[in-house]
Amino acid sequence: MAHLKPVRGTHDLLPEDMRQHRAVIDTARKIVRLYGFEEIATPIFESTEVFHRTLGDTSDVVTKEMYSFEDRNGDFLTLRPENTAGVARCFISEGLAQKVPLKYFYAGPMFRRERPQKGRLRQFHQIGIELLGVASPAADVDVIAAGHRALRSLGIIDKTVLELNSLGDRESRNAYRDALIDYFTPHKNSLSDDGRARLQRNPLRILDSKDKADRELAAEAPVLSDYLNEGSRNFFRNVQDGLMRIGIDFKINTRLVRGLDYYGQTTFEFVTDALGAQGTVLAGGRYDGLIELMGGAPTPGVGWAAGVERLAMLIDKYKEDCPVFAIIPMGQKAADRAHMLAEELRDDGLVVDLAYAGNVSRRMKRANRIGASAALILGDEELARNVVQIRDMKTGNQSETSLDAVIVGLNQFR
RNA sequence: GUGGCUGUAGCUCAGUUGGUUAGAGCGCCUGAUUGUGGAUCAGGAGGCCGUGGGUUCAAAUCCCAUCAGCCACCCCA
Repeated sequence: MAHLKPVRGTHDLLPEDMRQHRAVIDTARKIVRLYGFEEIATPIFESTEVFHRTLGDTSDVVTKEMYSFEDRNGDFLTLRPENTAGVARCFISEGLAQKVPLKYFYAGPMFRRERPQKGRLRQFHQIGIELLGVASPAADVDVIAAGHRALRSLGIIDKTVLELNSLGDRESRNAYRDALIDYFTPHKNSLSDDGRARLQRNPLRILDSKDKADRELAAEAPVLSDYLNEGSRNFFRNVQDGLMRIGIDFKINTRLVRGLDYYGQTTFEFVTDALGAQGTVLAGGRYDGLIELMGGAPTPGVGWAAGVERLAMLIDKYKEDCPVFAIIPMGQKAADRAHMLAEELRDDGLVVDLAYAGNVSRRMKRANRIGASAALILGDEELARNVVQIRDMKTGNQSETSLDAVIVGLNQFR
């Protein structure tokens, strides 16, 4: 067992990391609650087909990034690479069609077998929201607004740009797809290997290729917005108007094509340039056909997901705001009494760290290290007089307080 | 999955054309201070030099493989 290291692409979240992590999740949960979203949790693994049928057989996530395994009874299971499919499955399983519209928030680990990089892990964490059962563009606007406000509340909205696009409805998308194939096929031999493969599988993806030749060709390619039918065009117009009405800036990016097949109509991404190649921080869109595709009643949906690790790298250092108190007993009798005192203070909701061992100097050091606001020094000598020393760790001022009135004495630190 | 860069103490990093006992700063521990933290001073602990093989009298140093991290691609949160 020498050289134990975490599995490639996974990592431990120590308290310092976890504070950042939790700040992201707690803030987002609180903000989306303002929009009526409530937290749910779906299982971390699902039947493989839940993802196969929904994400698209050609998407990278399905073709090469899934952690799949065979259960002992022969079932094929997969660690979830994202959570929208799981929520959709839950919607069907639990018969929730009766209860639309539904607004859900989730937070938890996701798994993709990619080559790790900063901001790209094999086990990572996402938060996200899904709004099910509302076909109106008002839902898109509300969902985007919730994401926007969450980023604002995290203090990073200025580091991001909202990019917006419409893929149109299925009819528009198919028409555009055909137009792209017609356009690229004569130039087939000028495309990169990758571009050629995309032409077969998903021509839309050629548009955001980074290959130089592909880009040059793509620059002249038909534009998606020209192929939107009237309904799709109006829908997109309404989303844009809605965003402008509530003061949310965005940039149209006609090349914004989501990687998962279930998206249609609105797609959006909050991107940052502060994270290198992994610039997408919160992204989503509309997926009206998904639940029907999975065998449920036709149900429209919009949502987004955000990467917790990526957000955690962008936010300011989160500071714990509740004060910590250290109790420093000296002597056996005092130690016993200190334990009681600690429990009394905890009854009152205070965070109390009890020094277990070492001389006073060591215990004071520890109190200092954990960032205690005050140290309560209780030796046998104090105990005999029924008092405790309260030392303000910031100023060094120390005063004596009756053991019966400690809580009053600590009020100044709360 | 492809290409490039990098792996030396808990952390950040030195380490000469291969040469004998591998260093520094920070952190940690002990003491100055047997009941008082931060500052200062003195001392101390801590290394399979990522791992495995090879070349050599001799490898942290050169070669090969492998693993991991980072960067770019791919893709995506």
